[in-house]
Amino acid sequence: MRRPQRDESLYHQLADLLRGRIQRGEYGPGSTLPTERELSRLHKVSVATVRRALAVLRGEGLIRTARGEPSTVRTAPHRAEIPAQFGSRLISRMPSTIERAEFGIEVGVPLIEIRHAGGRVDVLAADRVEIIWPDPTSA
Amino acid sequence: MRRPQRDESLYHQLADLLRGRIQRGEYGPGSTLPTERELSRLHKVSVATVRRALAVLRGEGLIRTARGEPSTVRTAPHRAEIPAQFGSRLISRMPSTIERAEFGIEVGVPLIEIRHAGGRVDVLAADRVEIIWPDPTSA
DNA sequence: CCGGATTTGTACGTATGTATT
DNA sequence: GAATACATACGTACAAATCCG
Repeated sequence: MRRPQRDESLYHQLADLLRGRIQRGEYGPGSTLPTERELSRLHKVSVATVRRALAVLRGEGLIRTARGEPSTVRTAPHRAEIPAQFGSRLISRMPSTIERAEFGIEVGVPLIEIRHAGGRVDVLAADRVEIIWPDPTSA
Repeated sequence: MRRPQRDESLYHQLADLLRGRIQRGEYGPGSTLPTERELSRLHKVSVATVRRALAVLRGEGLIRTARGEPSTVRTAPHRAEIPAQFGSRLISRMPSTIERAEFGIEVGVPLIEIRHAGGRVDVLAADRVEIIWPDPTSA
């Protein structure tokens, strides 16, 4: 990697580099990244710096890391098309650790809250849905 | 803090504790948290562990941290009510570091992409908007 | 306005734990 | 069981931004 300061931080530089490779498909969906030790050796930064870079990508929902297994590029799950209903309101925010466990949301994935007119609230993992608004005149 | 292992990790325990205090209003919106050194001393964990706990809360959009200033509880910004339009599609995901800079999105805040029927794409910071579907029958 | 003190950010290292292969 | 790989936890040193007298 490059210089210690005055530029961007090392871990951001490394995160940018890896993000680019993922987005260009050089690390395709489902494929494994080099191990932390290998990335450390390849880019001449400490393992701690590699981990910070990976944490950035994990927070962006781009990779998945787990104990004992190499980090992998996340495959975009199929998005269910959810038709919105009249009178409903939608907000999106990051879930807490507890909400992630409760609703089965992965790291780096936002939460979508839909408050319906009747008072019911739907909570959805944002990476599994696409909210659509069908045009009634086309029916 | 409690035990080193076999329970939840120290930094998660500390994050849970601080999140509770924020949600109960003991640390109100805009107020400053104790410094990292203070939290370290108070909870008998290393500063590194405190920093990991704060990183969790930052990722959830609950606090804001910056060099030279104490960490603060984020105040929920006003949400503009955005009326949805027929034929549009909405997804939410985490922005990359680059997108955060480009669209002025803070850390821990998702991005909302609205693809309109005409082809135009709106990109919004999720913490500033609420998407509404007005009931046409009520007009 | 200056300079020191304070506070968070970056970078590295070491040791150990735990899950997977 | 052994080897591999990521996770946790502690520590050190220095940089950079802010705060305050």
